[in-house]
Amino acid sequence: MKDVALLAGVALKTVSRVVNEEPGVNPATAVRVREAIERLGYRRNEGARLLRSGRTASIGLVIEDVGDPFYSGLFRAVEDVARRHGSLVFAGSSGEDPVRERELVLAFCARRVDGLVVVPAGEDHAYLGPELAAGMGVVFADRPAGNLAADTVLVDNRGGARAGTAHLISYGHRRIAWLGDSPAIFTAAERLRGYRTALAEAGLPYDPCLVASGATTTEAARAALDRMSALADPPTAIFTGNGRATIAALRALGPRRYALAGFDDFEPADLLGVTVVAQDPVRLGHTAAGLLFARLAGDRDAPREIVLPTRLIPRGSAERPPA
Amino acid sequence: MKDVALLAGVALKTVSRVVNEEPGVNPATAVRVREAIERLGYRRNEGARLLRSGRTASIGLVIEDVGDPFYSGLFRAVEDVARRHGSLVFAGSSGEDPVRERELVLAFCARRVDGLVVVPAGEDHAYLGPELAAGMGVVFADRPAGNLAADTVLVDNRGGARAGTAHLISYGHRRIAWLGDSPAIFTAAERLRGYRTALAEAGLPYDPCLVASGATTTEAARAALDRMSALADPPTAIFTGNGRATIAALRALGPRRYALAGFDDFEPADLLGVTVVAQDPVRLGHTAAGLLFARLAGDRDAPREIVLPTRLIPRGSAERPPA
DNA sequence: CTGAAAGCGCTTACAG
DNA sequence: CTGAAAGCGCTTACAG
Repeated sequence: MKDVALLAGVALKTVSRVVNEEPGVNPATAVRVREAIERLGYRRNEGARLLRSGRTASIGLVIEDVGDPFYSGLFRAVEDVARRHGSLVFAGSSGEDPVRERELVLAFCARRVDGLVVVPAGEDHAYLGPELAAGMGVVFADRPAGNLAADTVLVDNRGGARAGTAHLISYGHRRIAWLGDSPAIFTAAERLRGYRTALAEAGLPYDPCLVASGATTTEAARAALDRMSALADPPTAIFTGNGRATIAALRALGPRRYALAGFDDFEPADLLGVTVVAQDPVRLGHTAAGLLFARLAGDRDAPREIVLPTRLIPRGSAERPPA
Repeated sequence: MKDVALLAGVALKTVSRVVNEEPGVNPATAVRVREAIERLGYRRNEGARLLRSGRTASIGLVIEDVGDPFYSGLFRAVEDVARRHGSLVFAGSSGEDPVRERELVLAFCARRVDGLVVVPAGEDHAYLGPELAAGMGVVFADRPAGNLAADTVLVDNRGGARAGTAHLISYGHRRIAWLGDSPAIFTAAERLRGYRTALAEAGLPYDPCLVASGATTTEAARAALDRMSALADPPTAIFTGNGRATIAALRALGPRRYALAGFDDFEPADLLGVTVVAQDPVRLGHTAAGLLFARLAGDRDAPREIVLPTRLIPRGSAERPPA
């Protein structure tokens, strides 16, 4: 900017005015400045500008994996909202590691992002206290924060899993296997709870032999299904706790003809005729980002918790009686 | 930092030294400073720091859609490389819009990112000239840049499509339909070229009636297949130009029993038994980011162009003679 | 309509 | 081992 001022023969402040399209600049002067800008290929340094103004017009997004279809859908929605507010998005993957989550969050804070949308991997978020106090917006998505009062957007995991399990029960299944993530993960624990609720409501016993937590790979799913098939009273249906578990189960099923319903919709689930309990990552992202920008716009209400509904989509894999 | 210095009763510079873990600070002083930092919840402002040092330890990534599985895989790979180099990633979606691409790129430049990985939507990248001259690293991925000499990582689209089409031909197909994106998109044009090459090499005529460009939605695919089925000499096989076209074609096929092979692998393609020509988005991202950080480390060689191979994965949908 | 001075939060280069 | 001064590239607040 100094160089531009020199070349145009004006003061720094005048260049600043032209760049910011502030009124009250002689048109002829403005033209001279713009020519100099063009000639020098000058681009304003946003970092320097924002050092004064306080805001960085950027937000940080921490998700489990930017490459995962569910979270990348969420990202897309956050991006859209951010863009509408003139904000850029730093995004990073925690990989379900609390240490990495903290690193990322603090790196974003050090860049002085205006706000943060976080899918928490860890349980402890007290370290965000100073940021919150300093006016940074923080919204947790998909899972609640550990020990920090902040806006949160969740999905009705329990209700969805309950509905999916009840759906299988309504077709006459009494032995329903559960394949899903470790209950150390909030959403998995909630869904397992929904599964148990549906069983209880139907007067069915909860049988730990039918529960495979951590069975989200093909190998693990196969092992679990092999074990369960060998039971005296094997399952006739499966409820899978997330998209990865569903695909793993489908791969592992082989010739077994169990009914199946799964949590999470995925792109060609319709082609596979898989019945799912769908959650909406785009709506999740929209809602979380909406909350964040409302805070940044000055909303000072108490922290909110929003719970989004799920939707059962019957496609054939679940709608059959026990073989 | 000023507040910390005040509270600890030292000069600004001493706080700076402690924060940067520079040697030569009295341990007792350091402890006092660290206490003040803790008490105040102080976090160094990276933006201010980098204003002096020049580097921002961040890069920008422009892809077509952060929510698309192919590009989000690329993102994940770029993130991993960036992380290894201590860099954060701004990411944004161009939505195949050259104007939006330019906006994003310039917004990243204004934030003074150290480098850029761009999947170009537009044809003109001369506007990046000043940045390149100023030492910013720029790598184009998936598609070549318009009119700027910069590192580029591509996929062997032509060779892949040629191999996929030849695969269908090897099973006796002579009438092979093409469903894909508009040839205005570089990768689509290249793949169409590969399809034509395979036909020519087999002595088969190129029939425009069998080519549906823009057929990447279920409706468009259905319309195209309806039209082609009604031909006097209908196709017996389909080659789809990308993942979306493959899924659209599968949805549109209905009772028609065409052989099918498609460009792009997708998550449960194995469950659907779909034969694909797979490209590797993770490798694409790794390679592009690797090139970028090599530049940032001082590599001054002439711009490179790297072309990555594809891999044909037979899964059943293509391996059958004409009905 | 235009500009000189001070300052955003930090580091660099130098002095003690 | 510690600090006062200048400056990174910009804006704010004020004066002319």
